Amino acid sequence: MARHDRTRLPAAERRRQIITAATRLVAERGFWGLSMQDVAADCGLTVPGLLHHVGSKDGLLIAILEHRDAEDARALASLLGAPPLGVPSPSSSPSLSPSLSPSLSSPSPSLREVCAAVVRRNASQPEIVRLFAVLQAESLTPDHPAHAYFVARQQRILDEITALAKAAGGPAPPETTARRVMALMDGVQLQWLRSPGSDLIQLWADTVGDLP
Amino acid sequence: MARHDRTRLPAAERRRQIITAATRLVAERGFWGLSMQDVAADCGLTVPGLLHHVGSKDGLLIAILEHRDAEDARALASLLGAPPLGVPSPSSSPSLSPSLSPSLSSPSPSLREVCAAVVRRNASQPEIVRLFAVLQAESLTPDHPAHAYFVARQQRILDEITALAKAAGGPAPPETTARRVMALMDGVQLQWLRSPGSDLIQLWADTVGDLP
DNA sequence: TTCACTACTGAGCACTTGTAAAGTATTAGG
DNA sequence: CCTAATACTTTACAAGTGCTCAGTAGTGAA
Repeated sequence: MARHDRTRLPAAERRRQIITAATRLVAERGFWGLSMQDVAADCGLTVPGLLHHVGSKDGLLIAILEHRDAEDARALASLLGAPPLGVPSPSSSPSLSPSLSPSLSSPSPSLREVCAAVVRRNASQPEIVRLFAVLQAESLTPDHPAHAYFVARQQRILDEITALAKAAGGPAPPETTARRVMALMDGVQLQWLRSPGSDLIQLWADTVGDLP
Repeated sequence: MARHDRTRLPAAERRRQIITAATRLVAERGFWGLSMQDVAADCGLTVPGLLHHVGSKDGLLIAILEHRDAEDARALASLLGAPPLGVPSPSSSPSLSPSLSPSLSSPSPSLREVCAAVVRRNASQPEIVRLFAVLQAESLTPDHPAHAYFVARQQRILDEITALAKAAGGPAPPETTARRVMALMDGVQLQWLRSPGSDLIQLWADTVGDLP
């Protein structure tokens, strides 16, 4: 792989490019199926060139997930900061962790609204949703480099939805509602990703039924 | 890999052993992450020895899925044949395809009963559930050898649940109920697989709420 | 006992994997 | 212009990939 059209990029920019490419590839093949060579080729550099930026294959995965977390936090900010119409955070991946109740005076959005917003956002980025779907399943085994990450993530999301459900108040206990919402979300997204023509927003609206 | 304790097995038996081992490994690493060498080692033979039985890596995957289909059909038979307490078919994998209405005189079980039975069975075989969870996500990309299989499977399951829902009758349209049930099932199973101590049966009972 | 059959091995192919070491070319700051 | 930092390449490696081919050893039937 001789590169003579050497385009030298500043580290930050190259890193962003790498993460974008790697995200797409991991979504397609999973982490075990990911090859550094493919990522490098996609970025127009050699494999050691790639390793110069991410250190190792595990390092690359960590970079991807950290980038996602940052993106989610950003998206959350605009979700909570703006009136309930801002761009929300990814679904199978919403990091609603930052303080929820001490909001900036705007009335905290309802569970239904948050879900709708998350769904709306995810509908626009199937690649990311697929990334999380694949990684989430792959990381079920404890020796996967992202195992701990996804265990923590599941707990975090459940806690977040539980808080929302508690605020909303409903017949079922909030923890139960949380489990149900999360399960529905993940399940519907899988169905969506597998039927090419389908519309996630419509699918969710149909399926969700009576949320509190 | 010198094998001097050559234990020669009849083809059927060896094949069964291979499929069992491969099932476990695919559940752990996915299909992309599966190595023929690992499977061979697990069975106490060499890689060409393994290939003698399954032909190729893709052939191995096909064998796994076909074996699962057969198992599911068998389980379905006893589910429908016996009073609603027989051993049912796997959840993320229930092949309820054979004629459902022309049953053998026994009253066809309700949707709720079928779900409960499926859940009961899956609770006893987390390895299988994980296999399907991993493969289902991995095969989202169209060039995965099991892609078509899982597309067809999703449609089949949706149709089957729809039929059950139609019989049960409820407020929502049967197709919607089907999507919801399938999504819930897949989602709850993911949660279950990720929390080591949890009990799937309990989890399902809590989460499912008001099925028709 | 012989013979066809078949489960299986050993060696090896052409290739890809992730990673290390060392060097080169480009850029930024003084 | 010079120098330090750094983005990147070349080369290499040891191991692993799925798979083929040619052979060997055990088995059941004639």
